[in-house]
Amino acid sequence: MSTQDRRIPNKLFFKIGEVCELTDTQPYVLRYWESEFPSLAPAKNSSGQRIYRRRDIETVLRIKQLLYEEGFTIAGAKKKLETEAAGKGATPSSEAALAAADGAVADDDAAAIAEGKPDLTREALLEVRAELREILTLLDRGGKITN
Amino acid sequence: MSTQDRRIPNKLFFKIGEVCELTDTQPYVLRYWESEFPSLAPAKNSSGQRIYRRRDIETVLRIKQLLYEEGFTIAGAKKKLETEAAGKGATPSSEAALAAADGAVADDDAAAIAEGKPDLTREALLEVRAELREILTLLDRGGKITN
DNA sequence: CGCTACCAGGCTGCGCTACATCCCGACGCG
DNA sequence: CGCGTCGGGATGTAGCGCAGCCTGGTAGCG
Repeated sequence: MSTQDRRIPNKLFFKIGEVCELTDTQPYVLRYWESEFPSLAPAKNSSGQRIYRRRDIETVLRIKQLLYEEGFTIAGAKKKLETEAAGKGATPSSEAALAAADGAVADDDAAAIAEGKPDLTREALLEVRAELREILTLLDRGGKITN
Repeated sequence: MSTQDRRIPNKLFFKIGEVCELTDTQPYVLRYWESEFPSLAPAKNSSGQRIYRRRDIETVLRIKQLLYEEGFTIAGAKKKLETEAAGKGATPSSEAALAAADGAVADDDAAAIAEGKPDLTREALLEVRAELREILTLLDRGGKITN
């Protein structure tokens, strides 16, 4: 368990181009999916640029899997995503995913704090800190989000 | 359990028109699906007419569910059907279906034999008998299949 | 200067749907 | 028993509508 590190860099925010590289998609596809999947809703900064977080990237990967590997239509994938999100705790052995809560280690100084044996409590703290930072940055519309 | 009686009459063979009424589909759709799904392969009698059996109707219903309710593409539904058929015994709690073996009570004299408490052994025997009859009829190309 | 946003339109293939044509089996009739 | 008729089925080809992606144009931002 611990951090899901499927080649997703240790950053908190991603621009659309980065997400495209990570997920091997095209920007217009991501924008199209965003218009079709309510659960894919990246935040936007003051200038309107999309700000993807890790869970958005997970969502993109899941959508891609549903569409291209499992062979769902957009409508079917949307429904499936919804029921998956709804039945979190119900249907104990649903499909595969919904693995666990995601731990998100932040950046450099976070790693500095996190020296020593990997402790679950410490990881949780780091994650909370990262989430707070996210919220801060989102609130601070004047502040630059340059990763 | 016992016989799955989802409004499927107690017959062994069905013509395409009957299947269409039972499953609320169109003949050309059934023929099209047949060209796309290897697992939907009804036998044909001497004059080339399709002879659907109960399991074919089950397959039709499953395909319909996958396409129209769950939102799969044809390719996705095909893949799903294959993995479902393959993993019969693996993946203990897969989706819903693959309920059990289907008991197939045949026709009048069969019902006459099957008097008394519903016995699994008797049901199995009846099914075997029905299957044998099926094979006989398919082999006997001269004999009419008039249901 | 590159990356991004947004909009409008175009394009391709999936999944039917609609003919056209032929064949077969069931039924009544003499 | 053969015969005509008639409805259902088989096959093939062609067309249609839309989901889902792709392109181009214009503009803003860093």
